[in-house]
Amino acid sequence: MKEGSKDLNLSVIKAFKLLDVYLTEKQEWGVRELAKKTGYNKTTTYRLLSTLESLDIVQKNDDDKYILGLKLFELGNLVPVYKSLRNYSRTALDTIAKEIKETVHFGVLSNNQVLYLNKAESALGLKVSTQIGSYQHAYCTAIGKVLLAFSSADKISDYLKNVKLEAFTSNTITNSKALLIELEQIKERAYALDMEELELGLICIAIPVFNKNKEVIASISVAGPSSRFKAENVQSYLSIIKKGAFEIEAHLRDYK
Amino acid sequence: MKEGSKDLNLSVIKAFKLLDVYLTEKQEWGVRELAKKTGYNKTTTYRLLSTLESLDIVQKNDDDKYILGLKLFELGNLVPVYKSLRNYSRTALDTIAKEIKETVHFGVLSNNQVLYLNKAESALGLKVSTQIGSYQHAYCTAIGKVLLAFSSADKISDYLKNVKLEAFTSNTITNSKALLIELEQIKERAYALDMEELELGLICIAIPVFNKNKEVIASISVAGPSSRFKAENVQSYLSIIKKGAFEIEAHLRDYK
DNA sequence: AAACGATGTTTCATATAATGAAACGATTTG
DNA sequence: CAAATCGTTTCATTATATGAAACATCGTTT
Repeated sequence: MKEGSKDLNLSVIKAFKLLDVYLTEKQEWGVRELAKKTGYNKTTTYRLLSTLESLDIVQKNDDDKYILGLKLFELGNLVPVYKSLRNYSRTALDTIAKEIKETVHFGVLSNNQVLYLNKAESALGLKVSTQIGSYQHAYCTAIGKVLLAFSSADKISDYLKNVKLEAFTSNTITNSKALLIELEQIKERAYALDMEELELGLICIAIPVFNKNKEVIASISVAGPSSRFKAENVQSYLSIIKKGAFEIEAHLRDYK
Repeated sequence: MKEGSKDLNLSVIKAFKLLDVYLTEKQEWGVRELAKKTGYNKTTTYRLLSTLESLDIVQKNDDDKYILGLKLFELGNLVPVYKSLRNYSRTALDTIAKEIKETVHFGVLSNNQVLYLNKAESALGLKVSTQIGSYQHAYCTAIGKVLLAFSSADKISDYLKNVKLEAFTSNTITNSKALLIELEQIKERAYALDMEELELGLICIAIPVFNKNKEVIASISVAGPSSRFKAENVQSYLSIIKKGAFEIEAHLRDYK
């Protein structure tokens, strides 16, 4: 198969398309389920799964379902991209989560989306829970709005050109001009709120993390249910989150 | 290619063998370097890398070297194996690392080796640093000796049958009988020490983590340079590590 | 400045491996 | 108990993967 002028390897593409199915919420898949989901022949699917199993990329459990295997865990941990951001954010996120008692996320803008690099979950049963390594919309999350607000004008206009502002709730900002105004305000006060823009009942507050050149390298957010949120807590939350951000910044002054 | 009675997909195997090269310490590889390392033709290697790049499995940096890419980070974070062990160990490891000021590891026995599931590194410059997702010998590390000590007799004898006890330092236990005696002692006192068995200058202390059926599900270890180690600190270290272990056990009572 | 060595990349003929329909056995469902 | 669904195997056919040769680029050496 050709991409641009390049021939690519179709079998390898098929194997990874099988793995892509695991990006959905379902963790275990049978042979024919995967074949149906991907449109591949069940014999081809079976053979690819056997190959991936022999490589520890997937493993088969007791009822003949395949799950992602330990070799991916090993390779996933070796990915150097954003590694120092992930490593140096860990302790600060835990501290923030413990003090505020809500889930804390740490993320960057990647491919016009928020990429979650790290998190510390709330110890409470009812909490926001996301998947590290996964992507989320930027325009309707506090973490994403912070990352956009501190982006260059070029970057923002590229974003608006390429991303459709769909509504998720009646609070979602879907008008470009309104979003630009919102981003200017966020830049000015140096924090963002998501008051049920992505999901009803979900509140989020986020601030930027800078390197020594005052460039935003990531964002920290705290997210929880609206039932636990009180407007008068915003200032004290900001104070706690900022402490965490300073701690991360201390390690990442030279981060580009 | 046949394995047992199964035909496997050679192209997919080649693609993953390329990725296996990244398990070494070198993080970025050129086309011909990888071809040489794997023994594959440089054209084949080039084509496989292009395919992997199109899938975000690898990415090319500015000087035409390939590094592991974000899709592996995403897939790696979705691996369900040992996920609750990884999630629930995080805070406790950070606390132990902060109090003892040395690197803390959390691991299990997998394929007759220690698999590092989590870690919290010492804040000091001179520290033990390992790679999460990587494997280490069990017979000459504290974490591994704990995991072996609390394994069944069958498991231990299978281990000794299949693993060659090579010496890494003059302190490495290479005699099966001596190792068995050592494991009995570890089981009795419920902790292990590695006094420069794996590497000169490296000291390690580890304890087991149990589920509610008193089965060992993981081990926690603290590792540091011998220059910072004092025998009189063992008891206070154990006390701190045990607190962390109890915290983890509280979440994992039902872990099988 | 030219030659050399090393790199990544492209082309195209050939051989190999990937593919998938048909069939099978086992298990689950109605 | 029959039907439906699953994972798995076989083997003929076809499509794709392969790799040698060649090219362009860049850095190094003379």
